[in-house]
Amino acid sequence: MSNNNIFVEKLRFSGLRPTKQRIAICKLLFDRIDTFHFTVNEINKILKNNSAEKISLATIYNTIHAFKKKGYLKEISISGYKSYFDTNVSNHHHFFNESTNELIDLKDDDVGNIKIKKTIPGMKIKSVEVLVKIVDSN
Amino acid sequence: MSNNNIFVEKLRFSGLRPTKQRIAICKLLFDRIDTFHFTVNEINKILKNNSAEKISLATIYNTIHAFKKKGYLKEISISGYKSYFDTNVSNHHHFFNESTNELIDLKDDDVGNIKIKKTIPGMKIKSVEVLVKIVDSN
DNA sequence: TTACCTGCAAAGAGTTTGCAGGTAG
DNA sequence: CTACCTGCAAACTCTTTGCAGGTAA
Repeated sequence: MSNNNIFVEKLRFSGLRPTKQRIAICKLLFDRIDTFHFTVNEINKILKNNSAEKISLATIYNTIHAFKKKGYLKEISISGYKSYFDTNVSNHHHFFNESTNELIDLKDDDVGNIKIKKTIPGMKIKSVEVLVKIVDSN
Repeated sequence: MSNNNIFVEKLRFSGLRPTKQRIAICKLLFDRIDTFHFTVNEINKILKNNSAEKISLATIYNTIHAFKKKGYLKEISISGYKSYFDTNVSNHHHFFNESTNELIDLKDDDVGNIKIKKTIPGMKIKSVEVLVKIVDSN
């Protein structure tokens, strides 16, 4: 409960009204030490179980997109038709466990420095993302 | 026309019957020098215009998946809900032009060697993919 | 009070599936 | 003849949108 104020501030600071739905989503996403990776479907299920009141899917999408636009979430490129989000918005890379569909952060140190030697006139690099797909070794 | 035999052989060799639909798709995908990047929707449009007879979307999906399973196509990880495929199945990386939704191959030489220093017990690395997102530089 | 937010339902995009009819071998 | 393939339509998954009613400031 004492943490709610932090999220109220955060939302207000971002020009977003601190509604109870958004506060609930903030608590789920940001009230934790470790990075959190999720799909909208996953947090929808969690919120359905955790909360007294259900939050509509549309509101969850709205909120996630608002947070992404504010830079509080990062969307991750993975093959398939699901969007994965990451509460770690710093520049970093990922393992994707194909056996469990789970994402794992790679620290920048875990991946050697990457030099992109090719350039395209009129274009600039926006991001460099490494996705390491892993599977059971048996 | 003279090329058709190559594709008939290729299909037969893979245990796939060389139907006219599959041969038409082969010609579109593989009868070219450069790598070809596409979505199912894109080749559906091309095939609709090029061919006298239309090939059903379901057949295109079937065929693309069969080709992928045989190792003739590679699926590429890009954020969003569309699947991109690549006729270049070798180990290589990509630029993704966010202004045009276009994929561009990066040769292995274009990207410095990548060392993944983290390991996870019981898991092995299946692939390492670098996606460099680019945008107009203005 | 007013601008913004929520929830529902419908619609949209991409993909998969079931099945009847067609075709290669 | 038989196993496999195609095409259609329906179904499914994920996401977006329109709009009426609700809420923060």
